[in-house]
This record gives sequence, structure tokens and C-alpha cells, in this order.
Amino acid sequence: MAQTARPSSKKDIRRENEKLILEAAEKVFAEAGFGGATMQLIADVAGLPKANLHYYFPTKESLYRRVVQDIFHDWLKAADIFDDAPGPVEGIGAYIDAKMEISRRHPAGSKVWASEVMHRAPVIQDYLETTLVEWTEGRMAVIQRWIDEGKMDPIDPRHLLYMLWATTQHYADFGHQIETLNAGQPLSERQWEEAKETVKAVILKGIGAKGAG
Amino acid sequence: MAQTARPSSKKDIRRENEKLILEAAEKVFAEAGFGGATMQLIADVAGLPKANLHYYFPTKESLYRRVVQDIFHDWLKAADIFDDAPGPVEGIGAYIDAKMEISRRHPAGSKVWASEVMHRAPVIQDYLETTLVEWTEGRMAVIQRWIDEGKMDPIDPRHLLYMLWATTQHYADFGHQIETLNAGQPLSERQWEEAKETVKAVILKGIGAKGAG
DNA sequence: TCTGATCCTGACCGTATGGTCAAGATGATC
DNA sequence: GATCATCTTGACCATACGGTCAGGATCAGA
Repeated sequence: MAQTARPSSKKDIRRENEKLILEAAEKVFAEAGFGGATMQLIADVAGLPKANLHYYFPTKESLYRRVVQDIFHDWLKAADIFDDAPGPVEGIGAYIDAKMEISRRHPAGSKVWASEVMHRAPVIQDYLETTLVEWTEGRMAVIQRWIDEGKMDPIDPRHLLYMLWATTQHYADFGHQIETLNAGQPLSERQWEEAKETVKAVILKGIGAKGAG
Repeated sequence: MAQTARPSSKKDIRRENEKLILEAAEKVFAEAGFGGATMQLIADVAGLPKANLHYYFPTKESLYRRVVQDIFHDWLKAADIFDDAPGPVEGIGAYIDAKMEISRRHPAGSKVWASEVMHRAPVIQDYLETTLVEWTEGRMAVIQRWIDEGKMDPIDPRHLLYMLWATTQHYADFGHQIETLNAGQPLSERQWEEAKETVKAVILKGIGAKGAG
């Protein structure tokens, strides 16, 4: 009760309310998709009147755009790990850990992202064509270097990246299916560990990663 | 022109129109999601008046349900390959080929399925709990047998299946992203081959599959 | 040719949704 | 404490959507 730090200042109010709205929006967009989500439901989840949403975000699309951009940002950040690693065992291993953790902690974000891309990226296509392309090329270069240095098999870096994205995000995007196949229970701490270890083991062995193993 | 075989009989008309509607619906549901799809747009794509859709499928949900059921059916069929195989190299290799081919030929279906699961399977939850659970357990048993026979490493069959689903379906569900990263071009015949080969190589080596290699 | 079943469709309806607005409340600034 | 900017919100509006329906067209069967 009353545990919310009193907003007090006007700036705090704005920040606080935007955060409430963005969190609610992410959840609702994830569960219903852009078309199925309603401003009224987002408002209810956020605990604010609908008109108040339109005060902070003029249109449904502007709110959605903001949600997707924020997710994209997090998505990219997860890969800083990649660059500093001495080899695939550390780099790809840590990347898998990081992305699995995102799947676990922010499944809604992952779903919104998946949905956006599945629908041909109507609002972030420009980001895909610029930032994502650059990012991907950078990471491909790192992988290629590892190959050239004999630290792993000559696997096509592009398809390897796709495999990494696919396997890690699957645990968020298809979490409901996984839960159903787990007797309706969310994965336990132990099961998440198993998942991470299995993915890492198969991928790292599969690409012939040599290093601190 | 006039290549459509004259419907003639009343039964043919029904079959023909249902097919037109289902194909249009799959496409539109894939592109817009259930919430974003409109009966009017489906009707336009099918080349029929909207009221005619409601003649064959009383509600939007009934149409959607039928689309999802059909997809689920194809999805399961892809795995008959699994059972007759003597070992993982043949079984899992063929399964990857089959599912990659589905991703390539029926990306819309894959997207509808992904969307349905992502939204907590509102219409096919019962199938997940029965058919999918049984199917999965059967396949897990096959994999476990291969492990027991020393034909592959002791990889958790469950997570291995998830990896297979994830990597293969990724090429359909995230096809737009892959296309963007391919200079805006769909994957060529050759690139599809590379994708398949990379996935098979990494997975089969990753699980330590022994056999006709 | 007649009868009944199936198919077709323009016009229509109720509702839900995104978005607007004007009037007021609250906090900041001096 | 007066003035101004920011925030709040119930009431409202136009539109788009899923769905209905009545009346007509087409075909099967006898």
C-alpha cells in the first residue's frame, strides 16, 4: 500500500506515467497484437483513464512505435558481450545466456518484436535497414575472424546468427507452447538452466568451437 | 484466362469457394494478425463479396479456427519422417529438410501458427494439450531410443525438439527480417540450400549424431 | 417444367474503437 | 497569491467493423 514513491514533481509525474503506460502497452500488445489491442484495455492495465493515454501518446501507433523502439534498443544491447570475447566459446556462450535471460525476463517484449517483424515491420523497417544491418555485419565479421583464426568450423556466420536468434527467442515467443508441454507449468529455475545448457552445448559443439572448454 | 476449371456442380462451387476463402484468410491473418484482419479485406483478396464469406463461415472466429486447424494438421504431418528413420542423421536431417520446406512454401501458415501460439493459443489450446502433447512424447521417445542406442549424445530430447522447431520456423516467421538482411531480396534457391545445410550441419554435429555421415 | 435446395449479395444495423475537446485540477515560478 | 504551464478526465464524435437479412439467381432432381 502506498508503496509508490509519491510522484510530487511534474517531471516525475510525466516519467512515472509514461512508464506505467509503456509497461501496460507492452503487455497488451504482446497478448493481443497491434490490431487486437485497444487503448481502453491498455488504459485499464495502466490504471489511468483512456484520455490520459492520448495526452502522453497522441495515437495508438505512436505508443506502439515507442514500445517497439525501446525493445529494439534492449535487443541490440544484449550483444555488446559479443565483441570483447576472445573466442566463440565465451562470446557465443555469453550471448546465448544473455538472450535466454531476455526471453525469460521480458517475454512480452520479445513477442511484440516478433509480431512486428512477422507483419513486415511496418513501423521499424527503417531501423532494420540501417541499424540492424550494420549490427549484423559487425557481428558477422567477428564470427568470420574466429573462423579465420581456426577457433571454430567455417559455418556461414549469417545462418549461425539466425540460429542463435531463433533458438533463444523461441523460449519467449513460444513460451505458451513450451508451458503446455511442461504440464502447464512455467519452466522452473532448473529447467531454464537445462535449456540454456542444452542450447549452448549443441550450438558450441555444432560449430566446432575450440577454446576454454 | 478462363483457366479456372468451370465449377459447374454445386458441390464444386462450395469446395472451390471455401478454398478461395481459406487461402485468402491465411494470407490476411498472417499479415495482419487476427485482430488486424478484416472480413472485408479477406473478401477482397478472395474476390468475393463479404456477405458470401459469412455464408460459408458464419463468424470471423470460425474462419480463423479452420485456418489454424488446417495448419496444425500440416505441421504434424511433417514428422512422419521421424519415426521410420534408423537414426538421428536420417531422421532429424529429413525433419529439418521437411520443416524448412514448409517454411519456404507456406510462410503464411507458419506465421498464423506462431501468432496463435504467441497469443496463448485461444482457439487451439485443446489440440495443444492433447494431440501436440502426444506427438511430442512420441518423438521424444524416438530420440531417447537413439540416445540409448549410442547413436547420439545424451541431449535432452525436449530441448532438442524446441531447437528444431525454432530454427526451421524462424525462416518463415522472421522471413521479412532475413530478407531485409539479404539486401531486400528473398533467399535464392542456393541460399535456401545453404540455410538447410548449415542448420543440419550444426545440429547434427552438435548432438554428436553418429551414422551414415 | 416445376419445386426445393443451395448459393449470392447489396443494403443495412448495433457496437466498439481511436481520437477529440473543453473545463477543471494541480503544481511551478516569481 | 497570482499567473502560467502542465496534467486530468468525463463526455462526446465519426468511423469501421462484424454480422444480419431479405430477395433474387442458379442448379438438381423428378
